[in-house]
Amino acid sequence: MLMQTSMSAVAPRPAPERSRTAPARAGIAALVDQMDLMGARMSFTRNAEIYGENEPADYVYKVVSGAVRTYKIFDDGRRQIGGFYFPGEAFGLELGDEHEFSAEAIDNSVILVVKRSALVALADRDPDMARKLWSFTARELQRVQKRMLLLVKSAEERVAYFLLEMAGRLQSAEAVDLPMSRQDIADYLGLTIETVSRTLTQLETKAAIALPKSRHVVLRNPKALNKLDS
Amino acid sequence: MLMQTSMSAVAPRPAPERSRTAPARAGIAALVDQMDLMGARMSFTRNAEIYGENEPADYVYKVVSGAVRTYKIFDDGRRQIGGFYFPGEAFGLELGDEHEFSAEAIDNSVILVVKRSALVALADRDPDMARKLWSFTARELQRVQKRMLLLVKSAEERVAYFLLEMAGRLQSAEAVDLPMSRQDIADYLGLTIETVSRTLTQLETKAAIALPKSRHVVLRNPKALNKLDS
DNA sequence: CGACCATTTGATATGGATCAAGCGATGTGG
DNA sequence: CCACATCGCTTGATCCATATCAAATGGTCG
Repeated sequence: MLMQTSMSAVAPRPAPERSRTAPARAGIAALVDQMDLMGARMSFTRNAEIYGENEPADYVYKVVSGAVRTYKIFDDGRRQIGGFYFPGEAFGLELGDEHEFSAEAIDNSVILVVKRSALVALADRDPDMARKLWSFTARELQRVQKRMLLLVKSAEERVAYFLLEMAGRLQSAEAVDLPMSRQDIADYLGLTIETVSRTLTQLETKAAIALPKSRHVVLRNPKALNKLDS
Repeated sequence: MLMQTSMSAVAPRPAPERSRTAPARAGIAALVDQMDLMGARMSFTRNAEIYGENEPADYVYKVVSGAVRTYKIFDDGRRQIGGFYFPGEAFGLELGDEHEFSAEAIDNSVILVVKRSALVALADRDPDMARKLWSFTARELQRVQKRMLLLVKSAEERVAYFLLEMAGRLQSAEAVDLPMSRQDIADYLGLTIETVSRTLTQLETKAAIALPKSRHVVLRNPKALNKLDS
């Protein structure tokens, strides 16, 4: 069953509140603005499951506040994070009938939920909506491709890339407040927490970043980070 | 300019030849069958460039015969392969205006070429075509996600997965004739040629495969390979 | 037959994993 | 309000899988 175990409160009434999203990043906003018109809000507490791998993919989700991770657990117990999702971003849209990953709230989060069938039906009548669905998947593909390229690089490059990606997506140029743990970062980048931690202190030593608190990263020299990325 | 440097012969006349593709793997066939109706054929010699990274993505391609690799070269000279494409499979469809990867013929190949604008225009009138474009990208996403998961596993697991993937896509259950070099495989899996070679001999020792010729792999014990994958 | 290129095999080096403490912040019960 | 338990993070020591460097072998084509 969908999310009955872990959700903590529901407000099934739509309550529009449109036009809040910046005109920038038009692509993502496109699908997601449409969703505002049709969705129901739900709240999830920290670490609550939003959906599980192989569950029917009947809904599409948008983060209103908080943060979300998708992930897979391997036989050997290791976990790989599929992606992080932040306010304004959508997740959980599948072409097939089942979710490919599980999804959890990283923090207490408010999530907008829309029936996938509603979007797909709309796409049959409206070429613009059809293009939005395609765009969403294409963007997801780009992100995963970029990360695939990353997974063959050094730990330092991976962590530098991660910080820049987060800074970009959390729209914070100077400093980032990371909502996720070191373990989450490690499982995202295919490293161990020890290596992530060591690499961060290493970047601090190089004066590329500062770490006043473990989850508050000041980007002291973004250019140096960028060069590591390439 | 598009492919004028390296193509060796052109046959711009469509020449339909439909309904050759098996009814299986309907998803891929869908977009690709449509393409048969509209495309022009071109021939590429071994290692010829089909398109380059950042070139305008005005065309979509389908392999008629031969094999194709897409790839990126990093600053440090290393190469990562984005994907391999075999007869009946399409590649090069982008949402944005530029190709994200370069594409080369692995072998002498015949490629069907279709204007992207034709497909996109068709999608505006035909929801079915719109869904095909989306499906194509969604399938590509699934493949890359699977490979992303792979890149954090051991060399043995990666090579085992590779062999099974190739066996599946080249529709050969018993044995595979690999069109690509060890270097191609290495750059696909994020390994070195030495590690790929060693891992193959290791699998041979374990009696999981046989290697009568370096590019002809007999899958002696697919279950053992599968267990490695997971 | 000889040259060249792809592949295998061998010896060594190394980046990141693993194993193991220590430390600092946060929260809880007395 | 403080002592202590817990959890997340950092740091240290060692190990190991894969990279790197180097050479031998095999296969292909002129």
